Parts: sequence; C-alpha cells; structure tokens
Amino acid sequence: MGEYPAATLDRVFSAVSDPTRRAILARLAESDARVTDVASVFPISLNSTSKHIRVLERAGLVRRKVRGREHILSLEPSPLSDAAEWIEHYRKFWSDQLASLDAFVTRRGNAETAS
Amino acid sequence: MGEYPAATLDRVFSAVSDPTRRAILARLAESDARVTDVASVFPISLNSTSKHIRVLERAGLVRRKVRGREHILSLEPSPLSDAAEWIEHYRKFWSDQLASLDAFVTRRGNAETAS
DNA sequence: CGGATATTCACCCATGAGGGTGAATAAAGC
DNA sequence: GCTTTATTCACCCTCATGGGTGAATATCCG
Repeated sequence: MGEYPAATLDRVFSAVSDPTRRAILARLAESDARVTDVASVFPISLNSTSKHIRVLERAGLVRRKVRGREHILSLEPSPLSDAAEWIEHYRKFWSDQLASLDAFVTRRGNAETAS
Repeated sequence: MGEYPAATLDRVFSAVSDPTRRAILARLAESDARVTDVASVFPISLNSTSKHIRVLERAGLVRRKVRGREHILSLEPSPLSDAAEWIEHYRKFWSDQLASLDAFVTRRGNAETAS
C-alpha cells in the first residue's frame, strides 16, 4: 500500500474506466495469456488490443514476460489497493452521513415523543 | 448496490481518474458548496470547473440543488459502491493468488523437511 | 535459408477531454 | 430599472484516445 506514486491513481482509474480493458483484466484473471489469446476474444483488431494492454501495463495492472516471440501477460491487481483505499474514504463519508441522518431522525423522534 | 447501469461504472471510473475532479469531491466532502466556492480553490477558470462538475454529475457523484441563482453542490458517494465492488473482485483474486503461493511454499517446505 | 507466427511501429482518422475566452441568461440587490 | 453576481452557452485550441491499416521486427520451425 502507498508504494505507487499519486500519478498512478490517475492511470489506474483511467485504465479501468474502459470496458474493453476491464474485459482484458477479466480474461487475465482466468489465466495468463499471450497478446494474441487476449485479442482473439475481442471484436477489435490485434493492434488495438495491444494498445489497450500497453495502457494496462502503464497503470501497473498487467505484467508481461517475454518468452521468445510470445509475450505472456499476467494480472497484477496490487495497484488497485490505492484505488480501493481512495474509494473507501468516500464510502466512509457516506456511512457517516447516514449515521448522522439516523441520529437526527432518532433525536427528532425522541423530541416528538417527549412533547 | 447494483442500481446503476454498467455504463455508469465507466463514467465513475473516468470521472475520478482526474485529480482536479477528485479534489472537487474532497472539497464537497467537507461541506456542500456553490460552483463559485468550488472554483475558487482551483487555479483553473470558473468555466473549466463548471465542466468538471458536470462530468461528476453525469457520473452521479455530485448532486445539484438550484436555489435562485446559486447552485448548491453536494457529494453523492453511492455510485462508488459498484466501483468498490468491481475492485474488490480483483483484490480477492490477488489474495487468492497469495494464498495459493503460500500453500505452495508450505507444501514445498514440508516436502523438504520430510525428505 | 525461407516461410510462418507473434508482436510492435508508424502512420491515418474521428472524437472527446481539458484548458481557455467572451457573451448570454437569470436572479439578487440597490 | 439598472447593476452586480452566479452560472452556463458557444465557441476556439491542443492533445490524448480508440479505432483502423500496412510494414517492420523477431522468433520459431521445417
């Protein structure tokens, strides 16, 4: 945690904002795969898929091992930690807000009961 | 949870991928604010800030109440639920992977001890 | 060596994003 | 009614993105 610079949060969120790239990650969650294997699943060209993979690499979400002419891709979910952390901060805000609303309603209920 | 269509996940991730917009959300987490209030914090123009706010609105992360000429903005973190859910899925994959690595190391350790 | 396979490089194109400015609209306030 | 304030609309510019194609590179295999 916290081992990725702030700019990476931008790249991670940006990377996963694309449905094709999320699908690539889903594919790699099943098993490691070559660029061609990943590309064969999608209606877009091999070339475009290769570009998506590069975006995921820059976000640190995909690792590549070159073995001869084949590039073996694997999922690297650890950069998602900072993203999850960021989100949780706001979800906490949300539950706090609900809690104070609840407290308010409860207080009002008590006041009305008391009157 | 699950009450936002899939396209919203795109918009949410895309919206929070920009540091200015994350800063706007941080500002609104402190308190509700007008467009001008939010804009005054940033080095960019009021107009650009207004555009960022619109992006956040389309992602469902900001709500707007028009009161006369003032537009009061408030944080709406609930669309982050689906984003958090998506991320958690891959973090689970990550911990599963660690667990099986751990199991492998443990097994190998036992085997070596046994030999 | 020569051909097939895997991947990227170098482009082209259209669209959207993020920044800006100046004018328009709408509501307050004097 | 006129002016100020709050916000958006309508543009402009630049750069990145997502899609494509064709050629280059690198490796494997017969």
